[in-house]
Amino acid sequence: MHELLLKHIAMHISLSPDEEQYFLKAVTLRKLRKKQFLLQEGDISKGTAFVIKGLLKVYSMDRNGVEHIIQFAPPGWWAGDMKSYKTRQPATLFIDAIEDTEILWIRREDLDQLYTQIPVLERFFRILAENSVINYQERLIGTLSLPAAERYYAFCSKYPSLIEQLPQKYVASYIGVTPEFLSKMLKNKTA
Amino acid sequence: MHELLLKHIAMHISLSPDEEQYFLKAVTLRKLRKKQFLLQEGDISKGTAFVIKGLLKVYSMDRNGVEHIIQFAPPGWWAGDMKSYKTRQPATLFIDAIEDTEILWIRREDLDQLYTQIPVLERFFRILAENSVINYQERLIGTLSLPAAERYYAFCSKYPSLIEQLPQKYVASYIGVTPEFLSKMLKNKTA
DNA sequence: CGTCTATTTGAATGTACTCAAAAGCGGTGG
DNA sequence: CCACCGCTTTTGAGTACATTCAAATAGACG
Repeated sequence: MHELLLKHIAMHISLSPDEEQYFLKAVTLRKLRKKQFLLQEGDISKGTAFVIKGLLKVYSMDRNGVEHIIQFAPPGWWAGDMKSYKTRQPATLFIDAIEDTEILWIRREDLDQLYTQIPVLERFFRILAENSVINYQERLIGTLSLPAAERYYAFCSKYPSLIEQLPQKYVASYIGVTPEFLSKMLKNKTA
Repeated sequence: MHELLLKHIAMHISLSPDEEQYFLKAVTLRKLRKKQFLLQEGDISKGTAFVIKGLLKVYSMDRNGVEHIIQFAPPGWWAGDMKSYKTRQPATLFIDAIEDTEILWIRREDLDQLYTQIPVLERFFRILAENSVINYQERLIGTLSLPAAERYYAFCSKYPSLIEQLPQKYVASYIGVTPEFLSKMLKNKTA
C-alpha cells in the first residue's frame, strides 16, 4: 500500500529500511469519495497528501464562482495548499476528489519532527519544491506567451493519460479558457 | 558586502560563525553592467545569483521575439534558471541587468558540496523553493482569474518600490499585457 | 427511463492585440 | 548648454481571440 510512496522517495534520496519504516509511521491512509473535499477555502491546512489511487484537483474560486484549477494530483503526486500549510493561515484553495481517491496524509507537526530525525528528508522536499517551481514557471510562460490552442496541445503531450481520464471542462479550467471555447476550438481543429 | 546574504539566511535558519564563513567562501562577487546578460537562452546555467545591488530581470522570449518577464530580482532576491541549473540542459530563460548590478554567485558544484557539509542549508533552500512555489501559484491564479487592471494593482501593492524604479513596459510584460495596452489602461483609470 | 451534468452551438460582446505614427524624455557629444 | 539620437510612452483605428448568455443536444448514472 505504501510502496508507491517509498518508490517515489527512492527516486530522489536513499533511506535505510529503518528510516523508511519510521517515515511510514507518520503517514496515515485516508479515503475520499468522489466530490469529497480534502480542503476548503477558509480551512487551515494541517498536512500534505500523497495520492496513491484516484485523482484530486487543486483549485481556486474567483468572485464569480468560477473554478481555476492549478493542479491535478493523480497517483504519485502530492497535493496541498502550501501557503496555508506554511503560514497556518486560512486556505485560499480548494482540494477535492474527481473520483474515489486514496491518499497518504502527513501532518505538519509530524513532518517537522521528521526533518530533524531524518535530515535527508529536507533534501527530498527541497528537490520536490524545486521541481514544482520549474513546473509553475513553465506553465506561467505558457499562459503569457501561447494561445489557447497551443496550451491545450502542450497539456496533451505533457499529461496524455489525464486527457483521457478528465472531463473536458476541467482541462479547460486548467489551461485557462471557458468550456464553451475549448469545445469550439477542438471542433475547428478537427474539421 | 556579504551582510545582506547572511541576514537573509538568518531569517530562515541559524548558522554558526564558522559555517557562515565557510559558506561565504563558496560565493564570489560579480558585477554586471546595465543590459549585460547573466544568462542567455542556450547557455547551461552553472550557478545561482543572489542580488546585493541593482536589479535583474528573468524572462523568456517567444517566437515573435517578445519578452515575457517571469521575475524581477532586486537586492535580497535570488535569480537563476532552475531548470537548466538542475538538469544541466541549455537554458530557456534569459537573465540580464536592468541597471548596474552586483551579485553573489554560487556554482552548482560548490552548493552541492555545501549541502553535505552544512546539511541545514538543505532546509534553507527548501524553504526558499517552497516560498517560490507559493508565489508562482498566486501569480498563476492571477493570470487565470483577474483582468489586466487588477493584476496591475496587485503588482503595485505587492512591489511598491519596483513600480517607481521600473520602465512601464517591463511591468506590462510581467503582468502579461502589451505596453500599449497598459498605457491606455492607466490613462482611463486616472481620468 | 428520467434526471443531472457535460458538451455543443450560436449570436452578441468585450478585452486585449497589432500596426503605425506621433509625442515625450533622457543622455551624450559637439 | 543646446541639439540630436535612441528609447519609451502615448494615441488611434482596425482586428482577433476569447467570453457571456441562452438554448439545444448528448452522455452517464441510478
